[in-house]
Amino acid sequence: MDKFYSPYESEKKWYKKWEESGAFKPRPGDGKFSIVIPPPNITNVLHMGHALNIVLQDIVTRYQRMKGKETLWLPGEDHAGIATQNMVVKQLSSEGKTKEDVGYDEFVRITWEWAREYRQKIRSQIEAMGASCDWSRERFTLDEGLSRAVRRVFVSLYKKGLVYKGKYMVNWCPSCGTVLSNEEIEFEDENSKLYYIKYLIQEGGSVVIATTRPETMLGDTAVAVNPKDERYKDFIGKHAILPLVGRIIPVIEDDYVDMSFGTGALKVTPAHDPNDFEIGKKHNLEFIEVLDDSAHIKFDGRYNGMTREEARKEIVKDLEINGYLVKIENYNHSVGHCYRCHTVVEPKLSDQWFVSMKKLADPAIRAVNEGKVKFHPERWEKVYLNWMEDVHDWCISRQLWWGHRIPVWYCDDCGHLTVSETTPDRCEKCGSTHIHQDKDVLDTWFSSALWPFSTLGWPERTEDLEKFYPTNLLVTGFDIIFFWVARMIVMGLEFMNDVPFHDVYIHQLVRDKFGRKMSKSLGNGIDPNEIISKYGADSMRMALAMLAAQGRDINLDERVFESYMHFSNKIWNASKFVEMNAKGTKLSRPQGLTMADRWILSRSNEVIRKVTDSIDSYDYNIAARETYDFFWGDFCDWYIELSKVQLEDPKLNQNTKYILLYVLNVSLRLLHPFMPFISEEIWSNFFDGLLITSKWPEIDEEFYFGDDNFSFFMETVRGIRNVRSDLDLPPSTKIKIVMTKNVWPKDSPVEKYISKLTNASDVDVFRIRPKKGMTAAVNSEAEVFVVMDEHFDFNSEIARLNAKIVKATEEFRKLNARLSNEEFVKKASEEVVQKAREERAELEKTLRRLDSTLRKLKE
RNA sequence: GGGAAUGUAGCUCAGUGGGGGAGCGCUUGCCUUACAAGCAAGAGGUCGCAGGUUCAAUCCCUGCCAUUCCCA
Repeated sequence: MDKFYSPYESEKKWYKKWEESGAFKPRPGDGKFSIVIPPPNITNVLHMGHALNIVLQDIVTRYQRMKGKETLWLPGEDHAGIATQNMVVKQLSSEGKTKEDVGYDEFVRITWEWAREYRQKIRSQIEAMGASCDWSRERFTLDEGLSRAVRRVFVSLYKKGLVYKGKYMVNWCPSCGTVLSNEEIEFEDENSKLYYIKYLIQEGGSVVIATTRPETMLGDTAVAVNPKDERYKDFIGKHAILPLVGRIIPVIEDDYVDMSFGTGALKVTPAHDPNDFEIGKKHNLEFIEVLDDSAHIKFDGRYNGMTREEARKEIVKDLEINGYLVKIENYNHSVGHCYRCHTVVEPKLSDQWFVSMKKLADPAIRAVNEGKVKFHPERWEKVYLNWMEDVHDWCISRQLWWGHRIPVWYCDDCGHLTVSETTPDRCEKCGSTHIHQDKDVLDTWFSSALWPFSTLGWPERTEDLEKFYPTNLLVTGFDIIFFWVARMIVMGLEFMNDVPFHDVYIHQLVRDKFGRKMSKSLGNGIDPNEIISKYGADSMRMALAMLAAQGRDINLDERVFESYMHFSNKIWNASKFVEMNAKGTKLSRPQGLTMADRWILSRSNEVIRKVTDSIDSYDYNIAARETYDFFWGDFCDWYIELSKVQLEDPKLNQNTKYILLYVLNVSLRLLHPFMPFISEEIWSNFFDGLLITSKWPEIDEEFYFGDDNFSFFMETVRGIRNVRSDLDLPPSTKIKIVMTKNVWPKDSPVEKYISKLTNASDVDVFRIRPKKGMTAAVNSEAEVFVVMDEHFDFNSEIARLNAKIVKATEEFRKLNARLSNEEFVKKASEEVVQKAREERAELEKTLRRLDSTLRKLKE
């Protein structure tokens, strides 16, 4: 083995070998495990949030594979309609072109090129992270098969009446030039103004209305007041004269009007506000559109062609000049923005396609209530149910060029709609060949919703579909529970008659170290590519796994990656030690184990159990930490050091080699899901076959041993080191150790262990306390001293003893107080009481020893 | 307005109804033949505030304060 581990070479080599060996492909086993990747958008390269998502999936996938399951992790990418179109438009605009300049066909061609490029980039990133997904099954949401699935679903829902077309108030993004679903709107509080405007009443008098959007008054077709409102009672049924326009509009009454808001009188603009839309329908008002698709005023007169913002300014000015403006107040309210381009969304009356959700939601609610789909952490279940129980119809058409074209053909002759899976050449009703397809495409999430079964071959009944649907687990972020998770459950139940996955693990958002969202504009993002080339993929994976505690976001500080690079180095060097001392030894199971052997083997068992349980319960951080602590804290810090003693002893040499190899073997297998590259690299130096397809370690019942007082052994070593440190004895100075009794198993070279770990020249057992001894450790049975000659410091030893006595007395006092409390003895569990009694007895004996030591010292 | 999460060492974060932890940083001493990307010792915390439940609360409950997020 080389002096240092080089991640770069190792990672490239092993990823290739794994793939070539077919390890990523499902292989018949004991049960199956399947998982589909949340397909990354092809808009950009992957960020740290993706890395976390992929790493967690790979940990489970590798673990299940090693457990012997027939394992499939299916990778792929999402065409991301609006987002990708925006990127390509931006690219064109940098060349001074618009999408209209290049035309539909050319634009789509360019976008396919973009898709190819980014899919490749994304794939190589996923590979660099070590993801063990089956690339032979890679899918893209615009693939032919997936497009067929989209058409099948659309047609089927249409025939059931669950997809319909209608003119409703929708969310329009004037910048993207498309309609959006409710979920694609982000609301933000904004400091705005509330304008009070006087509307004269034809029959006499006036009414003052309050509005945040004076520019929409051009489209007003009524003034509404609450019927209970005494202030306006007399005006109901009369007519207002719309300022600046002169239109005569009725004053109507409606319960909807909030009497406490503004003046209690409301201007009604049915074509430009969702609430006014409802009022307009109810009262049969006129719908006058005064804004075009790019949010410019479309109204004869001087405002025509102005932007929303310009028009507002001008109209307010004109109102003021003409004496209609009563006052302006500061007002804070939330305003909807496009989640892709952040432009203020415009409510707009438009003819669009919708999915009727209520009926589809019922089984999706039941599935979660009945536990067929479980969320981890559980609280996300409530978020899901709240949304699903109050679900609104889903607007699925988008005015984009990039995406699945809506499979609807309009007949130019009879007006009939032909809705078909296959592209028709004539109208199904009148047979006319003068038909044209709907220009719009479907919401990207419409195709994503089918991902768990469309990727497995649906609508064909493929072998993969039979075998791997429903999938076992979905790993994703909370931000797409509505967009994606909920809709997959709906579609899975509707078309597969079964949930798409049984468990949903919701992981955290990766933020910067100050807890801010990582974003390009802040420049606080951490690029996975950079981290991997700097620290290695394994370090990144281990760091993310350690931070992946359930239920909270990750505030990521780049420095953490360094820690796990150090850990990689530690693993490498410990393995090198094993290689130098134990490689190639073929041995039978050991007989006659020492205290150190028994301890590390018991610990191995414990760690195997804990890591296994933790991964099973999605506690990746615990699993990672257990593995880390065991390898570094137990194996390296203690066992390897003790093995140096044992290797020198011909009688123990063979066993020690066996155990070094055994523990390394177990450790590598435990480490593999977290740090696949380095574990595989080291494995190849010691063992046959690929680690990726090796068995997950199992507990060896023969390797459970009783307690050998090992913790007191550790305490003793630390105590001796303390004495050294306290008295400034350099590590090179040999010291002498005396203990009043050897409380450790006689079959183990404990004296040698101690002298090795503390650099002592002699370790002896005498019944009596040495005259010049510094107390290192005391328990109920024995004392351990560092024997001093000229360095003996009487005062320091008194102080040391006193400190120990104070501490032990304090603990004794606490335990005693607790045990003297009848309530405690009566009500606390027997186990707790018993433990307290034992501890008190131990402490009592220990205290007696300390006292006697102190007395003798003072003699 | 409704809901959720978080508050623990200087920083980033684990954790538990019964003796408060890690990594990094800091101080001190060591190139002890696996590792200085290391080893050893150490300093550092009224576990947000106030109540309640309990024999026992950092942990469970309530309220408050602060931070963050989701929904309307």
